[in-house]
Amino acid sequence: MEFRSSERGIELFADDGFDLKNTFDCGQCFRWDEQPDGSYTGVVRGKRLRVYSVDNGIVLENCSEEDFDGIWLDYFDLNTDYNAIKKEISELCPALKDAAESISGIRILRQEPWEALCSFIISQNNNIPRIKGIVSRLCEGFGEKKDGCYSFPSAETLSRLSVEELAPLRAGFRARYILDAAKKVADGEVALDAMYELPLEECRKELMKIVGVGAKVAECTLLYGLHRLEAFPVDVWMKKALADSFSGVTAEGLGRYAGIAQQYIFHYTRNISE
DNA sequence: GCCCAGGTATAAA
DNA sequence: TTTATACATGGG
Repeated sequence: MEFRSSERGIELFADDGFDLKNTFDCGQCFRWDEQPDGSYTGVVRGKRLRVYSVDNGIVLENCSEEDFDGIWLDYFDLNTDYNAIKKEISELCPALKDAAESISGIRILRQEPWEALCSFIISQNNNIPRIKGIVSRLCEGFGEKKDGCYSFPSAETLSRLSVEELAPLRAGFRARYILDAAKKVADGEVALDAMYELPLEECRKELMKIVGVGAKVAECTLLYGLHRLEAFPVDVWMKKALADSFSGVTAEGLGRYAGIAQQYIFHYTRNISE
């Protein structure tokens, strides 16, 4: 990935692809919004950014080199070669090659572990517009305001609240799950930062100590919050897809990039069935 | 109004 | 161990 500073901000020339829509609207994150002009704005670690496509790349508007080095280079995972990953997955079988083509330019963002965990707890039995609404109210209600935007509230902050205090979120039955997660993360019973290195099976066991965290939320947390690209979130949809169009494909067979293959498969099967 | 949302806890078979 | 239901809320 090449990039350079300009009067517009930081410009990216992604030879391995960076499609804003496929990346921000694929269901991996909930704090990026498409604007009427096609650009996207989002908040990461308390910093707001607007990004938009140009003919030969992506512009991170008014982005300083300091913020780029400190946040965005890492967050957008710009040092990972997604072409190489796509190629590796495509070589596993022809169906996966087709699937990989169906959502070009998707990148797996390096979200913060706690934000991802909390967001995917909220996501259960829920739809994306409503998830985004709840996350937004969570940040505005309990995050810290800085430079006109709200950070995602820490586990420590949320751990001191009650379900009554979370009522304005309208998160429904998930409110007590959020609090249980906040308490267990804040007091160290569930150590998220250790999970960058821990074997996946141990991570799952730890995460599922939290009430409201099952196999799916645990796997999403590992893939999207800890960038464990081998994590493979399997749900009913995915089981059906694997049975129908990808017979013979298993999580084990997908190897170290199973999570990315899963994204390809999910979107491919959605597109052909709708 | 009705169906459903990239689930999970809980109570039965 | 596997299978059914309730769960809060609101988008389409």
